[in-house]
Amino acid sequence: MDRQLIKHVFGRTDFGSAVTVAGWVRTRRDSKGGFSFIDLNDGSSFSSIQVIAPGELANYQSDVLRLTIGSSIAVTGELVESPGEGQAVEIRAAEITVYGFADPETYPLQKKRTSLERLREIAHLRPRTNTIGAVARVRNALAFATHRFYQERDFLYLHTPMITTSDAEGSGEMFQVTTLDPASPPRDLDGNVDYTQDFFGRQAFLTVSGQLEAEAYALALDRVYTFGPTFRAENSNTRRHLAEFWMIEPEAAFFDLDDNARLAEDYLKYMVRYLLETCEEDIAFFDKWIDDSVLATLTAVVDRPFERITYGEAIDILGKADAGFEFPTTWGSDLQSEHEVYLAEQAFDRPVIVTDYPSDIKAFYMRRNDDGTVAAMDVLVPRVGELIGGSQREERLDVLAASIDRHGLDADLYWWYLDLRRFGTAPHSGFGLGFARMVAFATGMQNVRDVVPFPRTPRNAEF
RNA sequence: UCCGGGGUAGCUCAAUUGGCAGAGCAGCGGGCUGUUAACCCGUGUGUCGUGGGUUCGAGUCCCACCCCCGGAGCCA
Repeated sequence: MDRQLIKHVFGRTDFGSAVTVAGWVRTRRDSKGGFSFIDLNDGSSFSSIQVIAPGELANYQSDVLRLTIGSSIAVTGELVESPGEGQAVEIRAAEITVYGFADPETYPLQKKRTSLERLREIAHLRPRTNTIGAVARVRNALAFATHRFYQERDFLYLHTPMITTSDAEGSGEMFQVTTLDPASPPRDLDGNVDYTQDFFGRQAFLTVSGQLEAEAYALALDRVYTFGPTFRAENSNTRRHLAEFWMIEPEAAFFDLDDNARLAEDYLKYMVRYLLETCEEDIAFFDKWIDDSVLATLTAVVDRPFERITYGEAIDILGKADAGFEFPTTWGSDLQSEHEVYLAEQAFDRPVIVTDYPSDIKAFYMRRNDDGTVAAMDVLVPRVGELIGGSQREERLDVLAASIDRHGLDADLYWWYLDLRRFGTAPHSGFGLGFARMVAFATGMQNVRDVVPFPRTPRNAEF
């Protein structure tokens, strides 16, 4: 079939020429003049194209008048300038082929607005809605911009493993990976499960981060980034958490914290700029129907420099704020959600990079500063809170070993990680960006469950 | 996991002190119209989340559980 995507038809002005499109019916409106209007969408653009189905079509009575929302058809006809308002072009059909009807009695989507909660229950059909379709296009644009950004800066795309045998990669519960029979696993003499008989000869899990492996490659290939799934078995029931989510983790040799922060800012600006250039119609939709501050927020990301403060300065600001915080804002306590939101929305109203946290509240691998803080950085954005977490890594063998010890971790498990400092160590930095949170930030969608095609959360893995 | 709010027609919701379970939308039938989430008339729809209990009588009151949503924590 010599078919065109609908988004390409919109750009045509060669009225009178032949055109073929295919997609799913959004609405059908019948005219007493003996013809019908069909709004057809194939997901290639936010807008549907209007098809005029003349009553003279051979299957007008038998097929066209039975078309309802969700039906799939192909249309061949003539491109015409639309005499009606609301669209510049339309298609006067000469032939309409029906691939599948969608029984309106049972098809869950109707012309009326459906709640996002309801759409989660029909995740296989929700990409046919305006909102979720737009989310999918934005998500795609952000993913593409991510690769383009890092490739342009000579970062090498690295595939880190999804299965790990380290049960101490970071905080958080991990999903176990096993081929043992859960009903009757082999036991050792003490009665414990004998994982030496498991597939990997030891206990294995789904990864919570590709960072440690990325560091190994950064200390050989200079600049790398990962872009893949990670898993957390936490029983988190919030609009910001998923059990399975994609993360982008750049890692760069000879980058200090300042280089790292600059990379993060450049990356976010690059993504947003690309989005505004390529998804104008989708963003306009989000701004109108989902969150009327989205466009202004995104524009500000591109136009204004990010605020950069230290943890100590953040504590000062929060301490002076008259915001009735529930949690204390004393030095040494971690920033709570309410604090992050205050900083990004009230205090600065733009992305804020907070650096140099107390070592006690941060991960073992972060580089220790002389004053007892670590070279960590979090990027906080309005509405979403923490979007990026990163640090300069501890490259000094003795300091790292001491940190592992102080965090109560088993140094033997990190033998290869320590090797990276034992042989040709170098300063390096990196960060992780939660992709779902980025999509939520970019669209104004409140819940990450609505920006991931088939979200996995506690008790939910239907599709 | 903790706190709070919910679960009633396909969808979104209502139902007074416990007293015949309703409306809008969608669907279907008809009318009207180069229409734009079209409009007008007519029309059907129930495991009231599940299981117990109180009562002459429970959507409504009590107990337990399940699920969903929001907030918190954990974090990206």
